[in-house]
Amino acid sequence: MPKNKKPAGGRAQNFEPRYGKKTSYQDAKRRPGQSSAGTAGSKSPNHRGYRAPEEGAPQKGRWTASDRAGRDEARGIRSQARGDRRFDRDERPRRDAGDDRPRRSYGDDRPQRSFGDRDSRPRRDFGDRPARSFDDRPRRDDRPARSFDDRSRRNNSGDFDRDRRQGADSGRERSDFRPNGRGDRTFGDRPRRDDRGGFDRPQRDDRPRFDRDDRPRFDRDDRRPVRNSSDSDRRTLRGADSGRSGQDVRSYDRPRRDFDDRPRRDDRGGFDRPRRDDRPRRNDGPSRSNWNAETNAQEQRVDVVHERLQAEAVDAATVEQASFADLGLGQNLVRTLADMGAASPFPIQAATVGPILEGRDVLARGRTGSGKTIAFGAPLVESILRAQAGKRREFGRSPKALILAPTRELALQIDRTVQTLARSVGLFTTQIYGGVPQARQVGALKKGVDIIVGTPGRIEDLQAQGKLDLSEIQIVVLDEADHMSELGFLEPMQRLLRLVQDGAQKLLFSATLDREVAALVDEFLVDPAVYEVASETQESSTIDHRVLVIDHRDKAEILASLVDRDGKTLVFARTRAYTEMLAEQFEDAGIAAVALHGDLNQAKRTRNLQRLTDGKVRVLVATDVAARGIHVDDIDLVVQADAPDEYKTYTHRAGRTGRAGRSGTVVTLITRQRRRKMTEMLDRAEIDAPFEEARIGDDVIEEIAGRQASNVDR
DNA sequence: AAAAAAT
Repeated sequence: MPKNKKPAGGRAQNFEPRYGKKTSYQDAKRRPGQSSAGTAGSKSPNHRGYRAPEEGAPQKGRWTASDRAGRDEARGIRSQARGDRRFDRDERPRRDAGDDRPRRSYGDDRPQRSFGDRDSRPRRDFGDRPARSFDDRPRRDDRPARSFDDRSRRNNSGDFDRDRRQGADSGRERSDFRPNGRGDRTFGDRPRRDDRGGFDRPQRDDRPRFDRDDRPRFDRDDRRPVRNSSDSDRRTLRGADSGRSGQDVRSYDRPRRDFDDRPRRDDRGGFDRPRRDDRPRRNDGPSRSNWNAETNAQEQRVDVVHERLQAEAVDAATVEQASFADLGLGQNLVRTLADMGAASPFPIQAATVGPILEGRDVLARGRTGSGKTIAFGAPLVESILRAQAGKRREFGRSPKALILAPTRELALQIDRTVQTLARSVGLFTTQIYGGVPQARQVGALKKGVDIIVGTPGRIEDLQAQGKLDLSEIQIVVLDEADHMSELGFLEPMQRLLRLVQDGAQKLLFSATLDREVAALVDEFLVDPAVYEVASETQESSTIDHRVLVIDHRDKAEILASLVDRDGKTLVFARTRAYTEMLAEQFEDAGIAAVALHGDLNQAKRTRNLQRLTDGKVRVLVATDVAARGIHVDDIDLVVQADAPDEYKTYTHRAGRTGRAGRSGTVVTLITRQRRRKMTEMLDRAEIDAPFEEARIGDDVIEEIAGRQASNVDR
């Protein structure tokens, strides 16, 4: 459609320039029945704000519980003229690049931006528009925080109806609002390839089971191991599984390596075994100061590559016979795990479950997609259960465990897994993260929950407000712990951990756990056991790494060509604006795509990710908000539109594909100037990837996209 | 640069 042709129907006029006009409600010339831009109008013919339904507008179906997922969006768009739209409409960077329409063409009734994106765009003077407050937050219903019932409802409601509606919604948000006349596109009609719900599906039928009597009782009335107590004291909680602990748990051992660099590739698979020192260490002062010494030295290096932690390499062969039950998990948990598809433990799980049940602090590194959530989630639930054995679950009880993640999406995802486990034994979880109203979260806390999953800011906030009591926390988990130790996260983490009683057990997990966590380990962990999954080599990986060396001017077209494919594709870009721009470009090329980044309101973030999970779109363009931890089934191509700067980022982004043994491809686009830097980064990530020159239309692009017959993934 | 609290 020509860009200057307005779509038929009433909407388009709303995009005419409105220079100098007042906001809609100040527009005296407006008459009943005529609505101004951005407002939905009343549905009642008698209302002065009545506005007839638009021709061709998608029929609005009846709300189902699941439809409410999009309700806040719809509200924001239709009834909040003050502006939730952000990128959906005029605020998308370069939305109208190439369009000769004046940029400031929408007049003062344009939605005002929210605080969050204030800095992401050039400033404009919005005149006397009413200051907006928090309208881009989901209204009234903080659905994502719904911990107890929302999944099942969402999954059970009419899928077809929702699909249609969401397709319609997206058309409204992303197309109908376009000033440049692409309003007729919807992409709900693209064939869905896969309707699988992803990771959390197995939970659907799960009902909490409250029959806990089948598990071993622990007569200890103390709720948790006391960390500063003697070992024997600590062991009293261990129960029947204590037998296996001795051989697998190694004391955390002061690193001996030079902090020259990480071990080289050919050095892997046992690089630390020879250096391991099995001395039990309780009061390891020297060790701790050494952490600091080395870390400080490390930080002075310009190119910060933190040393790998000295770890017990877990050999899959030695543990694969152990079942979850052998590891000490109760019958209900074992059954629930099996229902979730985890019939027998993955190596990282086999390694960590025992020590966690013992009450030890644990550092664990397991590569992306290796099952870390269950590795800490299952024993955490078991421990809390044991500690509460024989006690009533009181109304308003304080939470006993805290699981922290760097992004809200990850917190949500972790909760889906942990909640399933917890509920199977009658424990409750709740999500505490920002971007949604507090009310539901506070309400859940008032009722009493056992396990909190969330992000640092809101947790700290609620604690400061006195609405969250952290004093009874017995176990703290830091997922993506190295990331949580980075600048910007470290201090909140420290503040938070200081609120937790000293004796609480700490578990640090990440695929790239390195000495960057030293600051936290030194202050908060006692004698941690350190694990990694052995043979974590590229050879055993299922990910194919490629690098395309391209001309910058070809980039957009090559990207579009790469993502125009059947499989699910995750595209990483460095900035929020660029993700939006790319999503836009893909849409322009007829490829349904959505963006995910921190400048979207939480409802959109959640929904856009869900769309990829559902297969309603097959292309998601994201910032590094999606780099870590996010699990979407069947992403078989990761495209790095911008190469990462850090090798760890590379590792995590790449890890969005090739999960749980599936195969996947990671392709990174670079320009010639970037080759050297890229080589160095791949070296640090310990990845071999061929560099291939590519131009528009080259076979290599077709091949990576899977459009060639030779590609078996096709 | 992004992420993580709200206001």
